[in-house]
Amino acid sequence: MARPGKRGRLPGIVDVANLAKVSPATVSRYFNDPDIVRYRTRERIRKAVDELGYVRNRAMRSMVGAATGCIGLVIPTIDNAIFSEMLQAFSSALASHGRTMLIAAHGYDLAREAVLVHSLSEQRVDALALVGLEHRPETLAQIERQGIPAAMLWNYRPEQDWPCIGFDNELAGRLAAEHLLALGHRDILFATGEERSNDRAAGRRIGALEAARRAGLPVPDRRRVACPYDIRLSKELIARTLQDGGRPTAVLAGNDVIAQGALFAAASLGIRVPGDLSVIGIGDFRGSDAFEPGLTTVRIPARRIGQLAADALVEMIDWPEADFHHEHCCPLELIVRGTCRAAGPSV
Amino acid sequence: MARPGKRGRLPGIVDVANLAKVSPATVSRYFNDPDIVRYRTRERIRKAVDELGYVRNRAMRSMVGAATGCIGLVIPTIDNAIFSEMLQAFSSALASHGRTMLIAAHGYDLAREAVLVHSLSEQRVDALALVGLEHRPETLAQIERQGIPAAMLWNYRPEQDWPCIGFDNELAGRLAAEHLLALGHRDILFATGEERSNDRAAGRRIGALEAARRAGLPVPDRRRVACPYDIRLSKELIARTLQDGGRPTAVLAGNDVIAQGALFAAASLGIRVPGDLSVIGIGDFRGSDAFEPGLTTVRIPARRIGQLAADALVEMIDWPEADFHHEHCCPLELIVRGTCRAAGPSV
DNA sequence: AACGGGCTTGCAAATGTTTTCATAACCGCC
DNA sequence: GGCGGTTATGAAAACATTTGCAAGCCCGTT
Repeated sequence: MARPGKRGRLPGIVDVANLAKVSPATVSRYFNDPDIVRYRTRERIRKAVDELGYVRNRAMRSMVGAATGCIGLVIPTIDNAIFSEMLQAFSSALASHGRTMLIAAHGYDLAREAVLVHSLSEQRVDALALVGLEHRPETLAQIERQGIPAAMLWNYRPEQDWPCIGFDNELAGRLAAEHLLALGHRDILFATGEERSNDRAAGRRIGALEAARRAGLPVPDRRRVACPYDIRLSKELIARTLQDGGRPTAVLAGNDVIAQGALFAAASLGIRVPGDLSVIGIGDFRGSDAFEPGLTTVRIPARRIGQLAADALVEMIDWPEADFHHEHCCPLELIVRGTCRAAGPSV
Repeated sequence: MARPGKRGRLPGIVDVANLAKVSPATVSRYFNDPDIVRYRTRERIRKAVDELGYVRNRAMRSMVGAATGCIGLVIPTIDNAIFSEMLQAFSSALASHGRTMLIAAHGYDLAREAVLVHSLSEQRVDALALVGLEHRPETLAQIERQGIPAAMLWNYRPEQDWPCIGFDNELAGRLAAEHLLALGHRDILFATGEERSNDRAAGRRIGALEAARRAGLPVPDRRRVACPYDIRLSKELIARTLQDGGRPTAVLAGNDVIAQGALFAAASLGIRVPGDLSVIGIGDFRGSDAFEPGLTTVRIPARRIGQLAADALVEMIDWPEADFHHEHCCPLELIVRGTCRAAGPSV
């Protein structure tokens, strides 16, 4: 097994300069603003770079106050469909701006989030994106103190202290609930996400229950379940709930993963969807449209959020003086597919 | 909207040193090897760091040849269940070693992979992990020239020039095929992945077809489909195939995403699984066990690969002189759930 | 009391890049 | 050919950290 060469002395900018018979300053300019160096010189430098296999050291730039070209993203989890579309969009938008993405997952633990933010600070990321609006004070203090441009993603609330790009989670919950209510459902199981270190899940639950309240629908405790964001666990939890005491006519799931769990739970119990049970999700994750029948859900514009966030952060880096108002409340959309139908008249 | 403070002059190690009345050298030691500085001094430094909110600049360390604490991971895609478990395991193993993960996705495009590797080189990552064994020569040359410790993930083949941690994709294909053959299936649809810039998919197809050949089973062209790694697209493609010309008795899917597409395709056509059609996947992605019936599949030890890879790379960084033989061929396991049954006698 | 050795600490050099300022080259025009 | 004005380049300072070397200190030993 060939072992990659021990990291010896890598060629530096001055080696290139010597070989090309120019000063290091010119080589630096060649990389950062090629147009200001004469064509002939450029060619000489290009050849020298080629010959030495020089790759410039971006980390070093942070020394002189320049940017590292690295943007940090702190998310609850990677291991899930939830953020993957946003992640991908964020990453490719960043790449198109010539930046790379430093990513860290805290597993729905805000204490760990603080540690990760500190760690990313040490790497001198040019900007930082966090998920959600709820964070430890030390996390926020850290960011402010370091003066790192930052944005909060995924959740949106007006009058926030920070730039935020996301959507209204309460509205998402409300939209889902109103759809079921409009179809005449009066016995709904609210299977929302666990709310520890997760203000998004809380918002959706509040929105959904609020809609129920306004419709004059009481929601007893046994019609509320907090589900983990995991298909199998949600399936088991919901299956158990569906078997106990009178079956609800609909399930409002806090996100599509839970909704998919509900769908499989129903299938495992021989309950037909949407015949015997309606199911609505939130998210419209990749693949939700492929289910049979297709999952009715509230679409979260995940790709758009990722793209907007990347653009916003790059803007904040490139024009630190400008005072943009980076607040985007992305519109939600009810996607009606096949998992919901009107409640039977006699229910 | 409060704007994060413009990045002013951040406190440096010398500011801390001055405040703590020690030399910068001691502050450096305090961070890198706390044990060698006296308790009293340590306390003084701790207080100074606290007061100034100093966070050390890891990027700067690469200057003096020290490590940046950053490890790069280059994968085909994030936007998918395929790598997410590996990613998560890799990320948390790295975090437990005090490193962070720089991640970049190339969208199944080896030319772009080369660009990304160069870009990560510029960030002076301490090590690099790539997916697959097939890469552009310039990608490999770049890595070798820079002397970056690197490992190839996901695919395993013996006698590789590079450390590799993965599994035998041909074996995966063979295992899946042999399971179907053992159940008596003679008319199998091979729905494997697209093979552009993807040696894993190719390996699985070869393994599966090889098993068929050895069993004396001819596989006509119309029983081979190359599917994208996307549930909906796979579903449509397979649905179309199932409707054309005599229906096969089984589908061998190149990965679980395709298998899930096949399941939904069957459902949409009213074909019962496993009654009328058997389906087997490869991967055992998160959620595959929740399907109704549960997806029979070949389990890829994704978490284990991520964990092993992280450990291996950290080892290679910390003991550059040692000559480890980092080659792990992780075992595969056939997971029998509910989507396969013996072919009817008259088929 | 002098000595010796181990533990801490400071000094100063070295690291690779960007940037400011100054200088040198160049161009077209008179 | 000299000249103003632009354009291209070089010299050197600055940046934040690590590290080899040497000095200082403390404590026990002779």
